[in-house]
Amino acid sequence: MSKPSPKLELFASFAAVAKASAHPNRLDLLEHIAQGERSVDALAAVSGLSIANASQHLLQMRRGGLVISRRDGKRVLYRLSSERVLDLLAALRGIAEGNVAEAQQTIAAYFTSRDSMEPLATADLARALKSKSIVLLDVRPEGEYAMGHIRDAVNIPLKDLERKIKSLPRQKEIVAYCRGPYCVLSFEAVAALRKRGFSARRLEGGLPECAAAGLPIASGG
Amino acid sequence: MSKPSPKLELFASFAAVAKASAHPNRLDLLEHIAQGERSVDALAAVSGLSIANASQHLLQMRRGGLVISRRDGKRVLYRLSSERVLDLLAALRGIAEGNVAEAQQTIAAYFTSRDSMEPLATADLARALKSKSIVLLDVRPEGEYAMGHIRDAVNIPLKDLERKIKSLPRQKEIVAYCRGPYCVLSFEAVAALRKRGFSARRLEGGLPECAAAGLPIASGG
DNA sequence: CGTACATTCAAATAGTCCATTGAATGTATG
DNA sequence: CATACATTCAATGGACTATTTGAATGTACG
Repeated sequence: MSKPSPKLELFASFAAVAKASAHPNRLDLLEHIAQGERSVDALAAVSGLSIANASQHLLQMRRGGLVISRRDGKRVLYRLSSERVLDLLAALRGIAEGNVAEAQQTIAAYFTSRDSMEPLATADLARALKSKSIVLLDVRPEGEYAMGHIRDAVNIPLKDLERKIKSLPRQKEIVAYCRGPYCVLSFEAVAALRKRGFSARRLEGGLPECAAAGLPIASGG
Repeated sequence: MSKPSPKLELFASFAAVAKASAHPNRLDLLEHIAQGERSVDALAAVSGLSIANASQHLLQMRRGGLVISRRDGKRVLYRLSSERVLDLLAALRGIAEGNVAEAQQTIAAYFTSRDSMEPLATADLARALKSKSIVLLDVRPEGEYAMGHIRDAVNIPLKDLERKIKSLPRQKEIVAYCRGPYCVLSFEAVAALRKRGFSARRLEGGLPECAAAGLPIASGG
């Protein structure tokens, strides 16, 4: 084995990063990690993987530089290595949306049909909040909301939406967000709200994108 | 096999994009394709792969939505599917540079030591060219220059640099570029120029990054 | 200080990917 | 219309990847 050129050596490292993100389960784990630091068992639980399997995937992502782990007492917590990981995910999304037929079909079948209206751009959220022209609705489960949410967001988990829908104002537009651009929760929430006559829209990104955009994050109930 | 959730279905598509870029040879091919439309045999030649192997890699990248092919007479030409592919590559680079130890070692050993000076940012190139304070030097082989280069760039392929070095002005700063951020050509060129007493720097990005930034591209000798 | 717990390691299996070979396809050229 | 050429397809062997299982590690708690 002759030594490869420096460029190919470097490309091998870049390829390792790509490989670390080249598995559906790992992308799913990443979406959850992007919400904030999470333990292995929490990640295994939300993604439906066995603990050993989740651990293996997490280790691969660590080797690929996507996540960083630290020990906190009995458990090991994983977080994104940097915000650049969100750029990587956005790039993967953009390419798939634009150029992969399968992705376009899935989006057309499950997502766009429910969301005829343009989502609110993450960049425009700060202004909208300031003018109080909207109500920002976090439709993730309580536990995730408690671990971190956009300041001023109201939490009504999707499963409680029917029950608590009356607490929402009819005169303001409701902007729903959840984990990320393809988390189904906000799509479902908007559909339910519109059926009840509310003016509702999705936020373009989820919590991680908002945090990266500099919006204030709060935690606790 | 039960049907996966729409989200996982979509993540599978995103993972396919990542997988398409998860091989050193494919990244190498991409760097060349990013310069402009190229045929399979040209790509095989520059990357040192057999034609069949290059073809397979190209097909995989096509399935992953990274590149698009079209037939032109006897040959098939590949090009990037969109500029978003450059964003993907930049994200992979950024993550590897920041978080993958192997990449950092390679960069420290082969690249940064030769390039103590900050490279010129792609965004600042237009201004520098307008003020005529620099000479822009394209150090790629003639053929690649002919197929597309930044307007106003002078071509001296690296292998001819020693011979033609006298044609360069000593009073202006020389900014060298080549195929991309980790193409070795410009690093070597800058090293050679400095050794001869020239004031020389690299351009941060290569031709594809400049094209994406809106700089005018010319072609022909 | 032993027990419980969270995570990782090690080993094993089934599945997938890489590079090469030679044949097949589609396009131009004489 | 036969031939040459560029590319792709099909099939192969060898290397790597994913998941599961059960054991090993390291930390906390009684």
